[in-house]
Amino acid sequence: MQTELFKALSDPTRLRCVVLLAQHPELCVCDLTTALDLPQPKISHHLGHLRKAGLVSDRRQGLWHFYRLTPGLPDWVRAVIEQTRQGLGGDEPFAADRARLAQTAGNACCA
Amino acid sequence: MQTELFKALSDPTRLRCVVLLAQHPELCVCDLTTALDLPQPKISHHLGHLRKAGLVSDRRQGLWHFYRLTPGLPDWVRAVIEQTRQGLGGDEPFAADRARLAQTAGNACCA
DNA sequence: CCTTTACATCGACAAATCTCGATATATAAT
DNA sequence: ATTATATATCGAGATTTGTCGATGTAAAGG
Repeated sequence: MQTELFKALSDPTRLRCVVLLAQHPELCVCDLTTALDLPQPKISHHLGHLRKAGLVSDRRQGLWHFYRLTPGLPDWVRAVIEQTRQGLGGDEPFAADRARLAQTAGNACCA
Repeated sequence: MQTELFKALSDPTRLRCVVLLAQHPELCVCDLTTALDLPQPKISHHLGHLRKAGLVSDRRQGLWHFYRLTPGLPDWVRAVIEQTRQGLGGDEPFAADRARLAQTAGNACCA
């Protein structure tokens, strides 16, 4: 179904994850958990959804699972994500997410 | 909620309507009903959803209700819709929708 | 081996969503 | 008035979706 992308972006938690991942090469689950300030199982659940939709890919290194936007996504999908980031990135809760992420960047869990 | 746009686009019927409306100034409900080849109450229901989301506006003239993409949508929303149309317009069922619409254009109900 | 840390998954429940058939409304024509 | 056309809405039922708490897994360290 061609609505997979929009279903994936239609949940606030998933949209916030995607917007953050659009401006960072990769992030681990604990990064996202602290950035969005949400319970870890909730983040994991939605990352699983994004993974099944093919929007994100994960790389496991030691104790951490790093997620990134899947390389090789169709151009139009990348464009939609990028337009969304530009359109919404300045609003809440996206700005606060970015701020929280910056506070703990290279800090708490992930070197 | 900023996920309204994506919720609106996350149903196949609504996405097909929006893609058609992105390439026509306006269409009436019967145009969309024949183009998508779906029952009229279903089309109306989803147009109502799109209207409540602010994505489309309607104009009533006599017996017909013409729908169009709401003028003055934020640029990024327009961009997302346009990228989607370009990315998916060639695939099914969007191509067949366009073909059916062309067959009955200026024909059956709407002069 | 035991513990801790990071993450995933499961089960249950609530809520939202989609679909369908039937019916209501409103305009136009006879 | 009556009828026909175009569209909207309603009510019910089925499916999907999101959330939460608890538990499971897997790697790293003492």
